[in-house]
Amino acid sequence: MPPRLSQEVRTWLHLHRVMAAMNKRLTAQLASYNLTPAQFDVLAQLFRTPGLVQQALADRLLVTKGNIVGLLNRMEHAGLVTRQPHPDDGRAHLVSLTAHGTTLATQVVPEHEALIAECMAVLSPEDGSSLHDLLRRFKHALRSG
Amino acid sequence: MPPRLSQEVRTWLHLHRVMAAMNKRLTAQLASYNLTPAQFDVLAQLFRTPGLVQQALADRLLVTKGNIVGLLNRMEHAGLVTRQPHPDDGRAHLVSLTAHGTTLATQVVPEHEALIAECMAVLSPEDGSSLHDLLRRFKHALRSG
DNA sequence: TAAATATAGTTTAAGTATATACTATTTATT
DNA sequence: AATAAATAGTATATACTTAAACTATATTTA
Repeated sequence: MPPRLSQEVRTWLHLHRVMAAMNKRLTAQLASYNLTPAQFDVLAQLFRTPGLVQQALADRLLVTKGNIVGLLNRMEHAGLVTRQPHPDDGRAHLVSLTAHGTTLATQVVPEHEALIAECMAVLSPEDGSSLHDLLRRFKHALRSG
Repeated sequence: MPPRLSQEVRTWLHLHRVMAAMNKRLTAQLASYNLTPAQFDVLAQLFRTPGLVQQALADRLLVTKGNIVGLLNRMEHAGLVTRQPHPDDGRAHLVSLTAHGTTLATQVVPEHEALIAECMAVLSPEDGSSLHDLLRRFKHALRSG
């Protein structure tokens, strides 16, 4: 008989299950636009903060710059983004959405956010606020500790 | 100027950051045992519930059976698990930990759980309990809705 | 029983992700 | 200014992950 898991481990497992359940729905929604979750993240980030360099994009998405390379190659090939030489730094490339990428983002970003809100709405407004505050404090505490 | 993100989206982003921060620490700990997070999940699952068939392993870890194949190939090669023919079902394989796998699990599973508890301890006990309950209810509600 | 259906495991193709080493350029030191 | 150190992007090797098609075995059903 395996011993009962601690509350901490069960919290960690709940976190995984919640993420998995939401990611499943969000991924299905994005697939109808031929977007993967990783590509959506790039699209949404460039939509909110245009004109980023690849390293800045990597930092904001919590991935490595090497990861960004392949992602942008595929998105460039799909006509969603372009790379332009940085005017002041010969090493860097400015990444921008194409017209097609912007049009797509205008449609898919709000739908994505709406689906997130719909998932969160299974909790009462009070529980939703409590969860938000707890996770925000948790995140900050992890960053310090 | 991008509009301020909704509370729901910010909650979702907090969830990602918390997972990322914890996964970073947990991954580093596992790396000192030459284990990837995915391989640890298999190891811990077989440690807690021995004698699973590959599909059952996939179900419990929320991954596809195809994923399990390559994972077990690598872990078999590393001497951590073995596959035996199922006595009653000619299609299936029972997966078991080797002696080496069991020894490793005995050491690494408690350390892993301790690190999870240590991360959670940045929250007060009351906040930890609140988070546990909220996530548990969230998980159940997502499953129904 | 024979045929249809379902299931367990494998393979393949595509995408995601990291660490590491490498090139080119920029910034800091001396 | 010349050198050293740091940084941006790329390439490579390895691993993880899925969806889909496939093989072999079990189960259902007609």
